[in-house]
Amino acid sequence: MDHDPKTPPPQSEEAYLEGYREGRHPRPALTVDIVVLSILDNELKVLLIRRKAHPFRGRWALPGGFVSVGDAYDDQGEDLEQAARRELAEETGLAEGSVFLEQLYTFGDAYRDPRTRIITVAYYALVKPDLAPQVSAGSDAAEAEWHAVGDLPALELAFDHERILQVALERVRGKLDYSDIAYELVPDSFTIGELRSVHERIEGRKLDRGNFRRRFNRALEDGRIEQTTQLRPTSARPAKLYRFSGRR
Amino acid sequence: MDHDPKTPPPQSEEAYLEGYREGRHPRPALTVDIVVLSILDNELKVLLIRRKAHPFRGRWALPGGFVSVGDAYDDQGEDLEQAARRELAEETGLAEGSVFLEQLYTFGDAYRDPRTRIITVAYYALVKPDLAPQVSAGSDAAEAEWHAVGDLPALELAFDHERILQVALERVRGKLDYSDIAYELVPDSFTIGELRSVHERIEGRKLDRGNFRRRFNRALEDGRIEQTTQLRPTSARPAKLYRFSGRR
DNA sequence: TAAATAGTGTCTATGAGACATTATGTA
DNA sequence: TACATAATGTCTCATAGACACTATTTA
Repeated sequence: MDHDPKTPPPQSEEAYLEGYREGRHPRPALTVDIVVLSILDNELKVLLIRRKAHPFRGRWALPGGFVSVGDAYDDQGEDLEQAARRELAEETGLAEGSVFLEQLYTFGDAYRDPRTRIITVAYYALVKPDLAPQVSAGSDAAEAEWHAVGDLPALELAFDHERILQVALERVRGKLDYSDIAYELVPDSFTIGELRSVHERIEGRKLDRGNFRRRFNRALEDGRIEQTTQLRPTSARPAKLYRFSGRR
Repeated sequence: MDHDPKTPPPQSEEAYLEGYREGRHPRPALTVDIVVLSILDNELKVLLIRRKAHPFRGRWALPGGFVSVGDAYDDQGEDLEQAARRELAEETGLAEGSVFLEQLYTFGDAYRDPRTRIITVAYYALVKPDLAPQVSAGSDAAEAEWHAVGDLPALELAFDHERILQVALERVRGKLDYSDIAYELVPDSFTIGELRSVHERIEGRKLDRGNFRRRFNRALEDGRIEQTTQLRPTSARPAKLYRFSGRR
């Protein structure tokens, strides 16, 4: 259907826009929440923030915040993804361009927030492990910490954030095989073993070295990955380093 | 981050909720829009409604409408999916339970609506072809029509609805192979040829009869499909009728 | 030299694609 | 009988899983 109020429309679109005034319908509050994932200490972790205010004061929650929404027809505020990137930067200290970000799902059931109707558009972000340690409590001095996703049920997250996290994990697991998101969780140059380890942490099972290498080699032949001239020292035979070339 | 206003929180959560009043942040309007798909005349079609009001008056648009959002903390209105099902019923006359419905994506860029900031949570619906002809203009007597998706670019849909439709088509195409959505576009009992035709219309290419049958037989062996005792007459040799058994 | 990890090769099962053939109804 | 569509079978190729084996470095 249309999105118009019930008043009969005036002659021209310009006149109508001119005369348009909001307020006939109650409006929901709008937030973005972000499932920020990385791999630290060889574990899949999610960034959580301890709430300083009611409701759920003291509980862990996903980073997020209100979307800046303009009142006027000539100032409508920021785009949704822009809001997500801004919150991410504010609360993690990560530069805006350095992180993979994608819309996940929108959670908007009535009473998901006890205060008022709040719609949250959830995003998920993947942070390369070499950037993750830099994450600092943001400008509002919130307490931010990485938590292993396995430990989560015990934490009893605020709101429906546990559910949001589960949806994010399903999404990431589902996209692992047919997309390039694994490269977002590995440094700019990486070994086959490191990439395999990322897959293993996300899928939650051991993967065969040979079979993984075979798939990797196909990506190499397709030009999606390039070999560098460098090696990564290990406890034994050093491993070749590769780089994601981005073509697809 | 948290979703709280900047006032310092009072002692208890109860007192805080009591004292909570909205209005510090401007809020966006919230709608749901629905990409209603079916297969009619052997073509993939989408249900469109002609707008009676500005903006985009006279243009074709996706069915949809405002989400009922309560003002009070003890009346927060209807769930998002509930709103989508309500709109679908109002504008198509289809019974609420009879249609597959799933959230698609949320479109909320600034200025996507010229009047004011409107966030739309898009859903897509799949209507079995035997129900599709019943679709009537809804209670608001809107002009509703099925359009072949191939004809769409010429129609110049209102708002960003063309984009929403494209995202829906990508989603449906992507889920065709690994999910059961194809069964939502076929009558309760169907022939292999009819199911294959659904795949062909969505993928936009001819599929090999033998290869399709092989996949179909696997679903039969798994018990996801059952054979009925009936036959569907055709212009030649009649075809066996099958039924989706729903297990997965 | 032992241990550890990198890197390679092989066998098998499964499924997709292309295509040929048979079966059974209608006109 | 001609024809159309249903239904089945066959060959090849690509890929996944399981697993054995070789190579190269460190301690």
